[in-house]
Amino acid sequence: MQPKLAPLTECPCARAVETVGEWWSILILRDALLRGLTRFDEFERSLGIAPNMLARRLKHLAESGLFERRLYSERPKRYEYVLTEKGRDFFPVVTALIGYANRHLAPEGASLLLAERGSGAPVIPAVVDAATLQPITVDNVDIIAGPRASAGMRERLATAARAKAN
Amino acid sequence: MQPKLAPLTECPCARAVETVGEWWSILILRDALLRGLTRFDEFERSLGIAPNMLARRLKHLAESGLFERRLYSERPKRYEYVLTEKGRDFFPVVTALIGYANRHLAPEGASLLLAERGSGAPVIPAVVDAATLQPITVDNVDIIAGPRASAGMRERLATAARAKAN
DNA sequence: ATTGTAGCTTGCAAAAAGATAGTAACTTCT
DNA sequence: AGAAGTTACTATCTTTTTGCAAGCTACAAT
Repeated sequence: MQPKLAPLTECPCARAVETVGEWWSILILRDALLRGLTRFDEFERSLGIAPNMLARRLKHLAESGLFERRLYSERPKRYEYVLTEKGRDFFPVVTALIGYANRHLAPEGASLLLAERGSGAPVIPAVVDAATLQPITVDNVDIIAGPRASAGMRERLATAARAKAN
Repeated sequence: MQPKLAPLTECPCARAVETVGEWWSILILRDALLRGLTRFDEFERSLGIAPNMLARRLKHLAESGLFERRLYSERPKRYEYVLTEKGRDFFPVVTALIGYANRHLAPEGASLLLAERGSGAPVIPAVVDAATLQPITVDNVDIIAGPRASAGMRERLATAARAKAN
């Protein structure tokens, strides 16, 4: 996973992929977010992941600021991994992914659903514009350069707009 | 990337990760969705990816039904990769990811934004419940077993609910 | 006839992932 | 007191995946 091209790392999508874009990271976050896991051995058992892999991923996620490595026992020294605000804010992405998978990747029916806390009413995730609450689809939304876009990025976005228009 | 544990592949999240959960797949989809790319060499140049990698990923994504490999020239035989409905529906996930990255991974400011087609009004992606249009957060949504959940899955979800409650 | 274009495939080295075993520092059970 | 966990890892080794460079096929254009 090398961010070779400069414009690649400039794209927010590529940045996200750098931080959480691998198999285990997303699955670890899923367990932390959805099941409230915090301990090394909880993740280990839940995922069936090799301990060296888990150690590496947790370290990376902690360094990226999604988990806080917190001492919960002085003697013996024991650490747990608690989601930060940045980590908890990843929840919507996970639910969007679950929504997608339930729609397209579960032909035999869903085995996991979302429900409103309290009422238990079913929740179907939808990605909308925060202002208008209109669903976001490939046909009604364009990408544009942000304030910090480089010249190269602006150039590529210009050609992108032309391509999408037809 | 092996789906070792059975309960792992039962989780929609794990399934999604199996299909699109790697570096290049998401970046390829990003370019197809956001910039409208379809040709092998367009992806190659845009991503700086090695051709064997690109061939493998495109093949996998085509087999997974996100792209259709379409002949666009008989002599010489030339193929392009066109997003299917299943592929285009991945767009919301990508925008959710972009939203997350712009919030947390771009301290110096965003270089890529979303805009409404036509009006050009800025679009901020939010993941909400399709019915109530309330934002989905880790604090107001639980996971519950779906109709097709296995016994093991139900068991794990039961302990999950308890863990999250505190 | 040579160059160029598009879409790959092959071979090989390097990097990453994964299984297994082991360690450190305790606590608890007998 | 000794043996057997528990928790959170690290170390070592094997397997798998990745990525680069090069080549290749089938054609079009010059």
